[in-house]
Amino acid sequence: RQVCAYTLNPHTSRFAHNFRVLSAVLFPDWAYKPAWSPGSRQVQLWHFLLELLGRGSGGAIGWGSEWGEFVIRDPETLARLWGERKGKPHMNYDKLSRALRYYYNKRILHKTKGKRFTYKFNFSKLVLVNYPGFQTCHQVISPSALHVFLSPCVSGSQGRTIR
DNA sequence: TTCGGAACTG
DNA sequence: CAGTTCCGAA
Repeated sequence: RQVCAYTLNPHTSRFAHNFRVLSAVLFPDWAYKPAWSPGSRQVQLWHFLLELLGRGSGGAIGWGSEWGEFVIRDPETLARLWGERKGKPHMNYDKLSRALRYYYNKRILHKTKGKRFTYKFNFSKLVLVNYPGFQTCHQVISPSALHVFLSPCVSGSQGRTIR
């Protein structure tokens, strides 16, 4: 039972485009079936969001100015995509946003007040919430193997810099 | 536009 | 359990 935490150089990782210093958490396959793999687990909304965000900007959703912040540029298109993934043809932004609001209590997301259609991931909590009791290890792996998650670099950070 | 209760679903 | 559906209130 082990999960790895890394700190990586932004210039080496494709997930890193917008940010300065990142730490990433890699989940082994047995612990986590990614949304994009033909796995058993039902796809979760934040999987889906991260998947689209990972595809880069230009779509219905993109990263915002702050760490973990994202902006929904086209709410109804995002809802349609989400509906397709879940087999819910009547999905719309009203319903999708309700699901996002449930993430507030779970400490996965919060709203960026004042900015329209803008939310923010609580990346550090994301790990703890969904994978309680995870242990960190400090192996070196290639950045290409990171089909992963990002979390902000905590002060006194653990993990290795990958170059 | 954003919020959160309430009932409901696989 | 992670949403979906519906909706009144701010």
